[in-house]
Amino acid sequence: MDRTIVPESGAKLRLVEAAEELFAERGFEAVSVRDITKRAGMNIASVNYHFGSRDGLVAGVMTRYITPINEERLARIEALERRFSGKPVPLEEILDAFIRPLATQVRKSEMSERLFLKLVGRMFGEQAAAMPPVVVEQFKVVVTRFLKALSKALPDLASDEILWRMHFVIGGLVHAMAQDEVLQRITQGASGNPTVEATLSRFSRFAIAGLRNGLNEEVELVEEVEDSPQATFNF
Amino acid sequence: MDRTIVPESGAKLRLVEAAEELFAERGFEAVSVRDITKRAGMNIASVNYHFGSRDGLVAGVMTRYITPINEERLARIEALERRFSGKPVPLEEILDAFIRPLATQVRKSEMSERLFLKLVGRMFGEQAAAMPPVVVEQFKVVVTRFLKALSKALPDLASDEILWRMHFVIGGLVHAMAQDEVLQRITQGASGNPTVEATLSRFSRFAIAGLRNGLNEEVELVEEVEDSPQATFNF
DNA sequence: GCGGGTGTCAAACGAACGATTCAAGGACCT
DNA sequence: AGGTCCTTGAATCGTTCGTTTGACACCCGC
Repeated sequence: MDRTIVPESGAKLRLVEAAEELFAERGFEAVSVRDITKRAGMNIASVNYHFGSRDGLVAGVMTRYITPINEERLARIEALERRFSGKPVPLEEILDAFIRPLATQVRKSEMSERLFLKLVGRMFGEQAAAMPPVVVEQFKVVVTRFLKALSKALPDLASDEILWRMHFVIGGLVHAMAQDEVLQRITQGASGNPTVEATLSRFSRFAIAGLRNGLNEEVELVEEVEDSPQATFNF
Repeated sequence: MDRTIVPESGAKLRLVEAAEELFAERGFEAVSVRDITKRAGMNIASVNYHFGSRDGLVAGVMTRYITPINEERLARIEALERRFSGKPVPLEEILDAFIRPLATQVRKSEMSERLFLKLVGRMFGEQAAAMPPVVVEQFKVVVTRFLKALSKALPDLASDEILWRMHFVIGGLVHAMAQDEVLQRITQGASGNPTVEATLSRFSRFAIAGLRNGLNEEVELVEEVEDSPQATFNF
């Protein structure tokens, strides 16, 4: 039995792909292993055989999607820091390095863009607590790295104020991705469905303005934290 | 049997309050009617007797919380429009009228601030589809009203661009409210737990900047929609 | 060609769920 | 005191859930 999280054998892959589609359509909690195995054309027992449990399959789905996104984020931010060699990286570039990997990954997916966005959005809306340890650890690295870059790009902001704003940014991102019926209604008819990249770049403009131009906190409340430590949030 | 949604009799009230606490702690889908009736000290059948079904109770919880928030929003925006009598209402005032009712309502609640924020956040993260028709209708009114005010305050923005940005704003708001473990970690130790109002005003500064200063969309893509119609999103 | 992993299958398990039933209370009015 | 309506109680319904079982087929190295 092969308990690796990211699947390689054909059977595991079929299960993960069926689960992805169903999770995206209905949400993590509304899909049973019977639904998944039925769509995959496999036996009910196959989930427990290949993944140990339903939760194991959920972890497999999450890992398969989030890992490459975070790897690309790290690669991009490192490339930027090399390019600017010690100088602060512009805010636009940092945010782009954080957001664009979502669009990159969606192109590699077999699922439609709509499903992908819904899936990733749901992961954080519903399942932030159930995230596999491997992925949580990876997020910590990403957050630490980006926080440091943002602190240099926004030297007038206290680092916990930056964390707050990144938190708001992530919320808007997740919300926009998860609730696509709403998005469809917003852009109804006119100019067809927005592409993922159009949505993300639209969001980038909004987020950059919020990050940069939001007034800083009143001075008397700013208590400079020594080293804003392993404050971590997923996504 | 009394099938009004917002409870008045003692038994209904006790059920709704128990449900609120549990939903806030664990999420809507993770709480059974047995959990609720056990905490309320009532019989299992009481939920079905008083609310018709579990979904009826969920609707009751939502209605009880969202209705007064939206009523206060409408009252505030109407007061603003009277005060500015035809002239555009400043963006800060509009956003304040939208966000502050959350803080007002939390003070009326018997629950702790933390639970309240989690509850309201979860309503939209998990249950946007299950929202009672009464509440959905109320949201339509709110959105229409605020969109009109925002269009006057931001005359350079196409109205569907405003809708997009409000969508992002709502996402950040919901995310910030729902994921309070993260917030706690962000503000760890230093200066104690943030109050609801501090969080909301911090968020306001961020959102105002994003709404106002985000660059407008490239001109060739802006296709002015005739009357941005019943585009609606909850919250 | 034969034994031991490897994978799939139908079937069933126990637990938990929302909902229902029906009898028994209890308040209130006549 | 009797009758009616509203509310609760314990018990149980039928479903669905994730998981487990044990039999059966397959393949491959010896």
